[in-house]
Amino acid sequence: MMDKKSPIEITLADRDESVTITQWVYRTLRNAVMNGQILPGRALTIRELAKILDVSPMPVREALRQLSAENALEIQGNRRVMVPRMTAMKFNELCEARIAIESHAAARALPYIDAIRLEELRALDRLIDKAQDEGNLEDVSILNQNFHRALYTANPHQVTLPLIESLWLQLGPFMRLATSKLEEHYLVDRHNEAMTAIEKKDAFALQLAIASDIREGIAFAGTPELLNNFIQQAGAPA
Amino acid sequence: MMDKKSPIEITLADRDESVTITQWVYRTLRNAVMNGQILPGRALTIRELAKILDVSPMPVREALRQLSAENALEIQGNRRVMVPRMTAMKFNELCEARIAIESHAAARALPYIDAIRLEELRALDRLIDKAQDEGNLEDVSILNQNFHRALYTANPHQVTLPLIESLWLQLGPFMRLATSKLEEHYLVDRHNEAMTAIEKKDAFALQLAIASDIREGIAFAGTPELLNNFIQQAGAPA
DNA sequence: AATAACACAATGTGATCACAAAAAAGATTA
DNA sequence: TAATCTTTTTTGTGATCACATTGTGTTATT
Repeated sequence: MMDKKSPIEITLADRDESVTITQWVYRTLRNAVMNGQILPGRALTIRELAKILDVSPMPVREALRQLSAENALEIQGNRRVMVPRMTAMKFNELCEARIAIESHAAARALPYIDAIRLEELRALDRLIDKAQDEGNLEDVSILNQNFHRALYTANPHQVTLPLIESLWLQLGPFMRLATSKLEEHYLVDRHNEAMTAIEKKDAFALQLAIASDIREGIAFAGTPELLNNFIQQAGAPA
Repeated sequence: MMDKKSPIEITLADRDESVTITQWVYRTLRNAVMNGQILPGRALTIRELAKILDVSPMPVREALRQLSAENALEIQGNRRVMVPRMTAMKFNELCEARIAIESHAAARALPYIDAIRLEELRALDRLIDKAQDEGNLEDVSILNQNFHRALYTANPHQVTLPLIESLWLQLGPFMRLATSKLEEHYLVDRHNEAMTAIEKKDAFALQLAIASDIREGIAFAGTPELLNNFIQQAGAPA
């Protein structure tokens, strides 16, 4: 026959003291999803995860529910939970949603960007360039998120970041697969365009820069060949 | 002194058989939030809600976590939970976010709207007009949501509805306060404009119609006077 | 009378248990 | 051998309990 169940290898998050176990489990599982450590379609059980993370089932239960509410996990009718499967169409929808929402968030944040924020963004941009030169794709990905987050949160009344993070989370596993091939491509630094637009307080140019940044960061991940490699991963047919 | 705690009056959702208690509690609390039955800033405790709903603390715990993840509730630093307070700026951000995301969702759904879907939308539109004439604002609000939902879900690969519902949930309590004054205003029927745009497959016109629909539905709720009446509701200063 | 110290009650977190439903495995039959 | 039925195991759900922490009301002190 075939092997029983594909094993799950989860890297444990730092166990910061004075943080609840539930929060730690949530962080750990969230990272595992974003890092693609859990195959889409693979059924997750509370007890199994509890054993892996060496905690009682209770914190796992809560973390799973939270992640499901954030669309990071999907509850099947059988009330079993798994990482949602991806399709080319859905991938495309997620990207377009990112562009629509994030360019909106950027434009809304623009009036609030002062000198201090601007320098913060510049510093992040430099770090990204550095990590890029060193070929440290892991850091590029994280720093890139930090750049976007720093931009949007400049708006103190901002309400879209949770929605954006939800989209990141859904794209996460598949972006990662894409970025592994990222170094092969010439990468236009759209962040410079964004910085210029910010300095000029040009909302429209900023939106274009953000849109391009998103599009190029994941364009080749959307190619049917690459996508289809990962769409039907965990063998179940339905 | 002052009264101890403001009592909570929650209308219980229909207890559909073969649905888990957690789901029922979730539905009940979700409705309570949208209907403004829970005052913003009012601290909620698991045990109190469990007693009101006559269930064990466990389902309440799970429902609260889910609602928090959907931004319907907010976890204070004390890890106590409450309906988030509203500010005029935040209200505005939520409206603008709705416009950006929903007009995007509408445009993305447009190509998928066939004759059957079109008729479904027309039927909903007629129901809304009818409820409007009868002054049944309760139904108008619900049917209006159904209209938007039916439009966006025409796209079978749609991914934004959960995000949109999150925004509805956050605006819910305050929209309701607004709609109570709605009959005083002349209401342009933007749904007709939307229907026309859909028939013509004119994405841009559709986006404009949706944007106008959202803006007018809540415009006067955003007036400082009306808003400030409800912003500092539950007396706590911080 | 205002404030600080204390004691008591209430709360979230996490663990454990019981149970019905669902999966998986095994046995049986065509 | 393939399909169907039966048995066994596993799983999510919900209830209850223990405990450390926080909130609250009371008393004592200046």
